[in-house]
Amino acid sequence: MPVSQTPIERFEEYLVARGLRKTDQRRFLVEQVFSRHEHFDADQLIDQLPRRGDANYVSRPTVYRTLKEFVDAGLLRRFELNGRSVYEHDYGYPEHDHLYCVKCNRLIEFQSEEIAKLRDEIGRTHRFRVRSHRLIIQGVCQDCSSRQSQRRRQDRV
Amino acid sequence: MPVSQTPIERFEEYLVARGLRKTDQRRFLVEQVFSRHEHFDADQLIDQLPRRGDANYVSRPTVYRTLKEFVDAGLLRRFELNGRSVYEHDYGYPEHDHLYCVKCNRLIEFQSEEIAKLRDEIGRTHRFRVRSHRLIIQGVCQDCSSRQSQRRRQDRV
DNA sequence: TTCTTTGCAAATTCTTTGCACCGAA
DNA sequence: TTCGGTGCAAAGAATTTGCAAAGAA
Repeated sequence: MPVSQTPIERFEEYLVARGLRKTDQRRFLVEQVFSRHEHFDADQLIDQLPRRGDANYVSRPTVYRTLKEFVDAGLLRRFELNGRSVYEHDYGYPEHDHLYCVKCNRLIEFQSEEIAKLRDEIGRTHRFRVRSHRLIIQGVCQDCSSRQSQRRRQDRV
Repeated sequence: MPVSQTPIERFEEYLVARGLRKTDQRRFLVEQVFSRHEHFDADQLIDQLPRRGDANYVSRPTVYRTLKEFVDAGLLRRFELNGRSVYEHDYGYPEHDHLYCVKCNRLIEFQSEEIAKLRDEIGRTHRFRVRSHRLIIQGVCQDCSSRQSQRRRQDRV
């Protein structure tokens, strides 16, 4: 029982446990997905991959299929934003929620223990077996706020 | 300044304010949407409307266009669940959040003042101008839980 | 009259599927 | 050898758009 597995190791374990196969595409995609820590959607991931004809090319359907497996394996978490699926690291990454700026579309992470507490309490009063939650706070981030008020000042001149 | 407007009145005000027109389709759709208080998606709404050829028929594109206007006018709130847009009453309806049962797909509403407080506090510490939030707690509802444990008991026999 | 709105058909966007061939175990 | 996996092309689901005709102001 390893103390701390890399995402790659954890994924291989998942594959073995299910009798699935370790393929070049799966290996390559775990590497890519965990090479940087950012939210991404399928298209953004594909843009960062080699093109058709190049080495390590992975087809679009395989990307979708593999993303699903990553979620299954507990490596990624998926949520929806503006009608598309967005993925973020789950494995080995602390629980957190997001501020979403409606001006610049940026997702800002934050952590709050209170939320999990509150969530569990709510679950208890509703006799609901809580598995997880998803909180997105919409609004305007600091950068966009100051840019806005700056423009307002200019307009007044 | 009316003390309490119906959704219909409020929508007409919105239309006039924007120089838009009061059409039969818009009138009919407000009525339909506010005739019952439930979450719904575009397809569910369309299923409840008259078919092509019948009186009061509204085409699919018009339904989509009008739903967007309802959101704009503050009558409805939209969120995404399993890749599709879900709408719920906003106007005249208290702020609330949802428990989502992953077994039966049911959405259960609940209210909690704590959440708004916590949300605003988080906004303050991040210098983020909070506009709204969306919290969905995923898990298993009471009905599905008891059904499950019942089955487990039966299986053991 | 003027300019918005509607319905139709078609296009788009994102994602999934069928299938023949490839390849891991 | 045996299945599962992959890429391709095509299908699907949800939503949007172009456009000509209809309709509100």
